[in-house]
Amino acid sequence: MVAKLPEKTVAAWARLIRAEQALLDRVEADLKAEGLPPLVWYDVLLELRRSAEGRLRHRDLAARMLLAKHNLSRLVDRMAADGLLERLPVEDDGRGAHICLSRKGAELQRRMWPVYARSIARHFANRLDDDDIADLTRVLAKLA
Amino acid sequence: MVAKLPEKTVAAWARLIRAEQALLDRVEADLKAEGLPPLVWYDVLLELRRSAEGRLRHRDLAARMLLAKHNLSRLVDRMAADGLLERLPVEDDGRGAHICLSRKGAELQRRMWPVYARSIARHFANRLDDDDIADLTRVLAKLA
DNA sequence: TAAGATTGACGTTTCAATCTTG
DNA sequence: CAAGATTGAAACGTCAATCTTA
Repeated sequence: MVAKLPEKTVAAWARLIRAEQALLDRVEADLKAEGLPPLVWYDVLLELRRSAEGRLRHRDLAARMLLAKHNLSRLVDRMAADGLLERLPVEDDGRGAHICLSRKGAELQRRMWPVYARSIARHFANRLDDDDIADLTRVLAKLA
Repeated sequence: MVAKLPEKTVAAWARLIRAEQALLDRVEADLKAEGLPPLVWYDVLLELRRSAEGRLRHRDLAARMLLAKHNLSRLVDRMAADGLLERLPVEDDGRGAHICLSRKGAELQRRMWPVYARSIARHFANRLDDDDIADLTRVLAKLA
């Protein structure tokens, strides 16, 4: 059986993909223009910062990230090599690893946020009013 | 100056990114489960199929794609190696290349669509009503 | 000189295989 | 055996440099 999709639905789908790709591209470009690392690095730093003790287990970090990466180990490697993170063993689970935010990592997060926020404002928030935000939120919630 | 973004706006932004990532992941997974190539291949095949003569110049193809890739040459290489496309010189512009859909490429597009459509239905269309689609379309249009 | 496209070098992602502990 | 995480090999994407023609 071939699904019969209304033209409008397919158009909305295409628009969603295209819009989101464009948004991400613009934000990445803004970060790069300021000499900052990519968005996925911010994603890691922010989730660690938000967490109770500035650290998360590998799997928990993966679950919270906006841009879920299939293989976090490599990303963590690079960020650790830059001194932004540290890996520590988990006390009562010898398999696990805690990813810990370093002082330098926290500082980078603070430095990135204004640029990221300005970018969200310019490409997203400034183009929408409160009703738009409400509608968008409602619709996206149904897709979760 | 630090942009002051309302909490709701940031939440909507995060939701948008997360929802779209999840949607793409699910669709890719559905394609793969049927032994089909990734979505970006479909993107190429569809745009060629839609075009007047089953062919487009490199730059025109790039402009129409949903998942705009920075370097199409490599992608076209792989698809051509699979016999799905052919490259032909452009008559009156020695610089250009026409990317031409082969019979095999057209056949793959036809084979992929039902799977893709079912995937869009399952993860997107079936969860939304007409008002949702209309609202989403309206909001996304403002971001273009 | 600029536009259209390809290439080389490099970095990143992905998948499956692996290793270790529960 | 399952869960958590890392690793090797290969596929893929990216950027800058290049080549060719307008």
